[in-house]
Amino acid sequence: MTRPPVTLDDLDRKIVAALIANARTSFAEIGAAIGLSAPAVKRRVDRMREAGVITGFTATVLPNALGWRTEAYVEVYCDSAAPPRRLAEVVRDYPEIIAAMTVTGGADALLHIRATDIEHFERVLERIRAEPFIRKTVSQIVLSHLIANSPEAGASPGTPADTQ
Amino acid sequence: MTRPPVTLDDLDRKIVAALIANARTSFAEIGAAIGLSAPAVKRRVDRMREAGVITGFTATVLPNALGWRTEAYVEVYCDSAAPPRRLAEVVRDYPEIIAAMTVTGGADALLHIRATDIEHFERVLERIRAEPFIRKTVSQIVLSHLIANSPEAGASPGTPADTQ
DNA sequence: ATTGAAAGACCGACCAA
DNA sequence: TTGGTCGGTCTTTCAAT
Repeated sequence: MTRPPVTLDDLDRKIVAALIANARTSFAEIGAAIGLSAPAVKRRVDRMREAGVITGFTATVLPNALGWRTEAYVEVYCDSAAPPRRLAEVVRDYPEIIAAMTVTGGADALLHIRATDIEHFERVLERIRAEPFIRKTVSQIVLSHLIANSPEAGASPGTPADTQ
Repeated sequence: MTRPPVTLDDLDRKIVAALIANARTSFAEIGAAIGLSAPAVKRRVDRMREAGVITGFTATVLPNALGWRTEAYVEVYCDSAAPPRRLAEVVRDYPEIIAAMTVTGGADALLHIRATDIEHFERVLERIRAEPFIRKTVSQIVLSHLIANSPEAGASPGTPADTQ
């Protein structure tokens, strides 16, 4: 999975910025903005996808609108014997966990979780706490977002119907 | 900014799922998959954008590849007099803050921050700590992600060149 | 929601610097 | 190697049904 070192020039960065702003912008339009032809833009995009710089194109949605009304960050404290590897396997089994990472500080890992409601969140949390090597969890439930169009405010695990 | 209540039917949810999976999927292809014509799909997408269910289409990139090599979550403790409103204004001035929310628990808010490196992060943190109503901060620096293709693993504040 | 037609986007092949 | 041009094909988009 390790890829060759990628060097992006200024044109590449402008193309990426344009696609982050609107992933459906046509290559011709991007090209017009930076002084390149549409096929030239496409070649650069293909190269960056190949290199793994661009990993995909997605729609951002309001999770609320899809029924994900509860969001939380959960600090996880593990038994000292448990390797991060083990945690990674567990975490993948929960569609409600939309991000998980190891962190500095007292906790071993931080989970970003979306659930349909508090009841759903409680069920997920209970399942997580029942995992053998997890010692304790500390939850911070999100009350409100302070940035409207943060990229990750639109992150959602799919549709509730798919995962419940 | 308050919008009319939106009701999504099953077709709408399938369209959204398809666009989350790949925002550049053609309407014709989505239509073929769910038994609708391309114009019918387009009108539903337009309606959902209008209603604010779909907020945009973006490219997901590896922040590392763009030079964002340091990521952290920072708990913020405020003076009890400071309203969340005030915090929202401040937070918008930092391009490095890619998400900010009020949370339950001891902290008043949680910030999700990306910086180019530790030095950059330290500068950002010092500026934040210098804000008048902030009493203390607790940082958790992200060591490694446990989920490969988490939607928000690709969230990045732009290009370092734009913001530094 | 579908059809049909015009405008536009995509994508490969080929050529020039 | 990187960009430009060209042509065939698919997609988008708007009207009318």
